[in-house]
Amino acid sequence: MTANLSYPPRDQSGPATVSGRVKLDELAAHLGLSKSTVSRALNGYPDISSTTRARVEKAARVLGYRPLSHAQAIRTGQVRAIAMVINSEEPDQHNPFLQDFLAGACEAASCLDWTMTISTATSEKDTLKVLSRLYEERKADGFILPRTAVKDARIGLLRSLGVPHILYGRTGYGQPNDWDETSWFDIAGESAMRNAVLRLSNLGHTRIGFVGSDPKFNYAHLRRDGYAEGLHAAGLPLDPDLIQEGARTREDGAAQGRVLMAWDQPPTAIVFATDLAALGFCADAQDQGLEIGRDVSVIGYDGIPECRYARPALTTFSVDSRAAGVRLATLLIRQIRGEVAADLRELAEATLIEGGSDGPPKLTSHELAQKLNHLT
Amino acid sequence: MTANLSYPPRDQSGPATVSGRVKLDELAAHLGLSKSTVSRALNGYPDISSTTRARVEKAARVLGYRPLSHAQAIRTGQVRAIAMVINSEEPDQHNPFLQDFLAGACEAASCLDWTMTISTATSEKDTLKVLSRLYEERKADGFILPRTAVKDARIGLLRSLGVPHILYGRTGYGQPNDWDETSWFDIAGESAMRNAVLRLSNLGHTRIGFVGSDPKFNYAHLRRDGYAEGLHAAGLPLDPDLIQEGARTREDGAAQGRVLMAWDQPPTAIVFATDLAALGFCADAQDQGLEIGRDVSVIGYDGIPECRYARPALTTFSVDSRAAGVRLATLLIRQIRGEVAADLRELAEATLIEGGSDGPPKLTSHELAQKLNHLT
DNA sequence: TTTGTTGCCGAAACCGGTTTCGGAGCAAAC
DNA sequence: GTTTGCTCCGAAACCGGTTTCGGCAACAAA
Repeated sequence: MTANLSYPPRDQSGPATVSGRVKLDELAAHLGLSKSTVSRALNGYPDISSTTRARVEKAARVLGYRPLSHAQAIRTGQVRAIAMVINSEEPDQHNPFLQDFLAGACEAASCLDWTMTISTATSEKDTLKVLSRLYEERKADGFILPRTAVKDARIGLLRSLGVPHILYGRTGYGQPNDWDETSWFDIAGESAMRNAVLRLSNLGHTRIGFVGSDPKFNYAHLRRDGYAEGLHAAGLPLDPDLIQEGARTREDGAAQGRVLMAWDQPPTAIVFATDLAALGFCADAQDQGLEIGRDVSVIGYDGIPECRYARPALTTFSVDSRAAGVRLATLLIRQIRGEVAADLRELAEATLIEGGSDGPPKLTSHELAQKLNHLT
Repeated sequence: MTANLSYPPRDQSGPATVSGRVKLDELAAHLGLSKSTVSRALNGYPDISSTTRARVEKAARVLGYRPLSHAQAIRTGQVRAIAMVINSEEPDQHNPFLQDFLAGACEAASCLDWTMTISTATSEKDTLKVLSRLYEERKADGFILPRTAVKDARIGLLRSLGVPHILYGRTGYGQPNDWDETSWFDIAGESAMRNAVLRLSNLGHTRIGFVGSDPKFNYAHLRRDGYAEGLHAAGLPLDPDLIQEGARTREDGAAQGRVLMAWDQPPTAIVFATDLAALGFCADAQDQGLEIGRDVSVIGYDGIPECRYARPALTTFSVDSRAAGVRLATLLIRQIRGEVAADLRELAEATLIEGGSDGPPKLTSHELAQKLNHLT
């Protein structure tokens, strides 16, 4: 590389100092105080008289003084930034949550004068590299880890590095409590699934199927368990034939729904762990000639916008991504500021949004099977 | 198994110093050189012998040395970060592009060892405040401005501050060239609209309508002009009755499409400036009993994923958001590094994705009007 | 041999903050 | 009157890099 041998391009815009910026020195000079006093006054040190402190704070406000975060960071070691790395390789990655989530997280961070950095990675391994790099260069003081897996390498990495982090979702399903020290925020998908089953049961359904998500994700297990709990609470038997797992895309949802519908006694209602899979099934079932909400009822989970625009609209349990962003950012910052990670945990509930995709069964399971035979 | 699941103990080492990090001092000591020499070697200064440079670079790699970006920033004034502020208040803000766009921008930034920071704002005014704050605290060295308006306050602000920025979209439609110094990247929506009209004309349509977007955005004008150009190229007259503007949501699209269809001589095809509006119209028209792609043809623009899942799939001009992210990040970084802003401009094309929403007209405009009368 | 050059590197200043440490000033206690 | 203790502030070190400047060799030209 010949480029290495030449000087890096210089900043042509004169001095490196930002034009209108007020520096700590200047603020101090303006006040007739030393910069150390001013700094301590602004940072809440107790050895500053309250009158001086008030004077400093006012002057800072008037002159519009803002410390450079990286200048502070060099001494404090903190850049007042949190980060999230998303894996853009995931098949179901085009989540419309992202914008809402970011809005929430950024807002919460802004309120505390923090910022949010985001990065993408192209694989699981790459995610680890990006996390390391961000932390080594200290672009962030802590991380939000979205889409937690049952066994999640990110957690191990960050923990061994001693880097603050918070999970969006829980982890370690079915494993001895080795996660006691981690903080997390999650939506109780299990209780939503449970309620979905109860709702369908109340409508008169007795054969209720379930199409779950990729078991590598922790939530997949929780939602499946919630489905099972719901059956139990409704006094219905659990038929393993009515359970499918691993659907992440619309196509998956359609395919796995078909499997369930192909049994001799097909379900008259199906609960899906994700909206995407549910929508895929609905479209496919309609193509086959089934009437969603009458021949077969469907309930989803996530609350993606498409649910509203499907016909019939999909009944789903909606996750407030914006609120999730707010909570996660807030909890993470509290952790970075010194609170104990294990104490920073929250579980929120999803909200039922009624569409037209579920209703009382028009046909018995047997009749439905006959209709399906007829259609093929 | 369980042993694998347990995590290494927390890093107990003192506060400020990162545990395993290698500092410039240490790297220099390890090499028996002064830290200034090592620094210059790594930064491509010419007064370092190539053998020394090679030795330093190798040692840095082996020891895993990474400079703290904020420590560099304090002297250089650059944090090697770019940022984007999105306005989460916008009604059509649910763009699924965001993830793709970020993936592209982050990837491009990562390659150059930069990072991408993102923030959200709640209004136009708030956007300006967030931009100022980010720059004052030097969380970023430059900005990507998405969704450019005809008159865009962000540009004025950043320009007056002397902050590097690049537009995603053009600006200043119909105004004297006041933007000659700005750099931008855009997709030629106008040529897509033009091609859409030509395509419909070739299919046999002679009355082709247009539903545009909010005129406050620059692209709205360009796309409308592209539509007009297409008519001209096809030798068709421009009928002002067939033009609507300001549709941003699905609901808007449905409403404004209805306006066009209510004329005595309704269009047999409509070009929409956005997919969202087009999808809204399609759903509404289908509810009325029209057959999309036969009674009325529809072409959209954006290439959002829903197009594929609509029935019929929407014919649309798809924007490669990922590529846009790559280019914008790359150009912005080049600008920050000293290249002239006005030289950093690129215009890309959208790609036609054929769906079933357009086809030869089954009915004449007159017949279509009669059918519509019949339906109501 | 002397006098530039040139190539290469080290010492030290510097960036803009934070934090430590010590000392001035004053009041209360002895 | 001295000592003690407390409040409040300034001087200076410090964080981890970058950049300036000067100097020492080695070599070429005079």
